[in-house]
Amino acid sequence: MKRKSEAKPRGRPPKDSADSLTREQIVKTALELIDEKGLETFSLRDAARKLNVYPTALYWHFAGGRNAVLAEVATIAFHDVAPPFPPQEDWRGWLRGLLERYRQSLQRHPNIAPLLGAQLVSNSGINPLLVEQILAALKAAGFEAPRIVDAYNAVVAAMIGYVTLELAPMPDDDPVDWAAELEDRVRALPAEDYPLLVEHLDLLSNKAFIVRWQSGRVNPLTGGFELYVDMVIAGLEGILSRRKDGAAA
Amino acid sequence: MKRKSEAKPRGRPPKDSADSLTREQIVKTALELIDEKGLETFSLRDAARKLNVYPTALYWHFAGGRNAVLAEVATIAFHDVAPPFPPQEDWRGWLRGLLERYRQSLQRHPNIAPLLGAQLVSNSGINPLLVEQILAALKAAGFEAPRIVDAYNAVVAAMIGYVTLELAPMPDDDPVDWAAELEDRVRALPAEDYPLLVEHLDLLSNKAFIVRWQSGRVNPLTGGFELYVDMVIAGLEGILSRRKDGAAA
DNA sequence: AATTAAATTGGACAATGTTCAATTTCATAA
DNA sequence: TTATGAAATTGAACATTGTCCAATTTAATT
Repeated sequence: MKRKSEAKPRGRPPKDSADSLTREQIVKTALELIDEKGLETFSLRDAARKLNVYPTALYWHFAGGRNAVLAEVATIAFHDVAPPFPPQEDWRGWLRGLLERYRQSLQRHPNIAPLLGAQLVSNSGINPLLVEQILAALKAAGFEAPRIVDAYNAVVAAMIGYVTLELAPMPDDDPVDWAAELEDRVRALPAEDYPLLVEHLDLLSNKAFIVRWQSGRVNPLTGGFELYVDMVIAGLEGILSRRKDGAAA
Repeated sequence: MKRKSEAKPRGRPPKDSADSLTREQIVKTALELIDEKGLETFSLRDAARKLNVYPTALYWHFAGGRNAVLAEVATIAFHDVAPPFPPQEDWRGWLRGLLERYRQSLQRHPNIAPLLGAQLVSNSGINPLLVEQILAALKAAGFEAPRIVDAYNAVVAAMIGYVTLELAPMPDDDPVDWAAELEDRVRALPAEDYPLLVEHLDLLSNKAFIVRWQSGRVNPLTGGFELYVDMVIAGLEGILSRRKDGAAA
């Protein structure tokens, strides 16, 4: 077996050398590692090993260290979710498409789900074009300042919320025991105290939040998502029409 | 200065000793530490120090280690969010109350936000009574099997989604530089490419997802939340009425 | 040609989560 | 009363990790 590179020289590598590192390479292999082994077990040192580089080399490209790398990882996974909102397009269709595309993007890299809503990344991670397009769609729908900001927040939360929950990871340790224990606990619930839960247990098991022991990668909660999207759009419509009538509640 | 306890004996502590450890104590001090210093910097060893106990002692009470402790931490923070749904009560009012209570609970312990939607905990962490009550409310609203499961998923996602995003933590490292840089980047956006964003910049800055550099603890996005709740309820109403008409969409 | 910046290796450190053995006290049963 | 096992802890040790800092080498600039 031959060594990969016998005692690399110490300083800056020659320009033509294949070892020259770029931010893109780092982010790419980081995402690959996260896709393979999950976010919790991802480490900078692993990424460095895979890149055949010392861990500290990464700090030159990402002064912020681990978090900075993760921030950019989250960014590249969503580079194509925000298509332009063309004037005269139906805002309902566009919004539905946005939510669906966002879900599809995350389904491609489900392990980064914990980075999104819940982490620092939610800000720096997403490009401002998305903001602009959402505002355009909401304006077309009939929202005006200052209320359009509230509607915008509701839409963004809706876009990120469901899928973050749906694709949340199971515990990495011993998922088998954990799942079995949780399933047992659910199946042991007394019908007197939880009549509806027990009545619909077959429908709920592994197909409903809280009542599940498999991730959404394995068991997508698609029906709920579709109703969720309908709910968002119908809800915005309701708010708009109510506004026109001038009613308060 | 006197030592806290000079060389504690090795084995099981005498029963009356104040050093006897309980699961509740562990979870309580863990939550306190998280409230003070945040989730990322929380460590089992810190908790053990605060409890004046060896780190390994915690493993006896929580075989699952760190994750198991965090799971229970998330549980106790939400012990009172699910009041019974009394028959004949208006489902709208109850649902609104649920979402608001959930938000208030999380506002009391905002640092655990990352544990909720995005982590393993979302399952084991919440008690089954919540499930039952949500189902009851949705049944009262008019949902039936199997569609009620989809509605349930939409409601749970709505309940957790917004606040998880709203209270997401800023980076722990150097929040000042990070915030300044992000703010500069936003203020530098050209009006030609981002007309609406720039037009509403004052309204959006630090009051809208993505376009902010302060956490929701400092800057609550309350207006958006209220519209969000309205949207959810109006959306469910819309779905129900559409269903009655038999229209498909 | 000299100087400065870019980009890396290499060493080191403090923390952390966790495993395992040793030890002591409590509860129970013979 | 005494023996036996379970309960509950101390104590040592290990592999990893993130990150800082110095040394070194090549590329770019003056």
